[in-house]
Order: sequence, then C-alpha cells, then structure tokens
Amino acid sequence: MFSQEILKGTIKPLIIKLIKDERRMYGYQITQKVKELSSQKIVITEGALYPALHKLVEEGILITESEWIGNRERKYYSLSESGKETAPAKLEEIRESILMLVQLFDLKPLVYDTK
Amino acid sequence: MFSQEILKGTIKPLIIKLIKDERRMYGYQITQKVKELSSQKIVITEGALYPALHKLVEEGILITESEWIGNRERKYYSLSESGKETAPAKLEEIRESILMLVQLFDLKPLVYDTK
DNA sequence: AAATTATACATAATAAAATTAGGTATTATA
DNA sequence: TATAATACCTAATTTTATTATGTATAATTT
Repeated sequence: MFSQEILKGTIKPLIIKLIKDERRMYGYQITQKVKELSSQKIVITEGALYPALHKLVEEGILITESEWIGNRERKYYSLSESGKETAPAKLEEIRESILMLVQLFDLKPLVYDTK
Repeated sequence: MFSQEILKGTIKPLIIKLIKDERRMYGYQITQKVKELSSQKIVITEGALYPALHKLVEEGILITESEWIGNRERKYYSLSESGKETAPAKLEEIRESILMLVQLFDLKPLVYDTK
C-alpha cells in the first residue's frame, strides 16, 4: 500500500479543509472522502482520525452535532465561529508547506495551469 | 517561524535527495543547504538530523568517511551501492506522496511547466 | 437464515519521530 | 575577549501515528 508517512502532521489541516468545503462531515464520511479523493490510496485509520477530531473540538475549531440514523449515532463536525476565522490562515500555511516540499524535492518546474 | 510540521516523515527522503544530488554531504552542510533551499524557512534541528543520518547508515543506505579539517571532524555521508539502487524508488515514492498532498489539499491545477 | 461486510463510534498499548535541552569542542568574527 | 559559527552528538520528553481491540447496527451475500 501507498506510503502514508507523508500524511503525518497533515491530518488536522486535512480535516479542516474537507469540513470547510463540505460544511459538515462525520468521521466515517471523512475516511471515505479521503479514500475517494486519493483513488483508494490513502486510508485514514480510526486511531488517527478520532483523536484528531476530538483535539480539534478541544481547541475550539470544530463543533459537533449528533444525529441518530435509526439506532446508529452519526456525529457531524463543522467549523465553529472561531474555526471559520482561523481556517483560511491554517490552510494557507499548509499550502505554503506543501509547495515548500515541492521546492525542496525539486518537483519543480510546476506552474499553475492556465488552460 | 514557518511551520515545519510538514517535514515530519520527510527528513530521511530529503537527506537521500540532497546527498544524491551533491554526491556527498556532511551533517552541518545539510542543515545549511536546507536553509538555503527554503529561503531560511526550514531549519533542520540536530536532534532530528543526526538520528536520521545514523539510521540511514544502519539501514545500509548511506556510508560515511571522516575528514579532519584542522582539529575538527567532518563526517561526510554518501550513498552506498545499495543506496544508489534504492534511492530512485524512494524518491519516486515521496514524489507521489507530495503530489498526493497537492491533490488532497486542492492545490491543483498544477501542471509541469513546458517552457 | 446465517455469515460477512459496511457503517459508525471509540480507546489503549505501543512505536516512531520529532522537539527541546543539554553536552563537547574548534574556528572565525565583532 | 566575547560571541557567533562550525561541527559532532545524545537523552528526556512530547507528539502523533499504527496496531489492536471493543461495541453495536444495517445491509448484503451465501
């Protein structure tokens, strides 16, 4: 399987990015979305996902609302007001970090596609 | 200062990449090169660098030769024969991982510059 | 109908990898 | 002469992930 080592340190920003885009998501849905976006290559393990989600709630970035689908709980996460304010800067930071990796590993020349 | 969180898990491949390019490098030189390549934004700490270098030697990927500049030791690292064989695949893997991050964080559209 | 897979949450033990802090010493510069 | 730069290193701690385990419902396959 694909090396997920690179994901170390990126799970929290990734969660923020996905929830920002989708407005709200639940844990299992996040794992599926990441699988989908990565063509099945990235599998977020539950042992990484749930602690990260809980930390983001602790940090006041995410808020939760539970819904019951039949007898099964579904815990939706969305950005808090504070999270909405800080998300853009956090995503800009990770963007710069990733582009820095591109630069360090000499994956340049890469330019924006103007087509 | 710049978030170095993204570097987690990338130090070993980065060392391999730099040593492959430069043929041989010593520890301190690696920290300076990374600073230079990142416009002073990335500072590799010694507590991360030396254990990583030592592990790469243990793994048989790097070999060392000491040189004495005056009374000061300088330990050069270069790719072993085995390291030369395995480096391209390792770098391809990290390349794919970084491009996966680009994709996940929606930093696309990015294409190779054909200029 | 029974077994398996998918959905859905979660935690605990362990391992890996970094940060922070500390240590030693030489050489160059202010 | 004091400080900064060069040059190596390790240890304690923290952070973060993996692996394993646990519980339970719903859907699908045999």
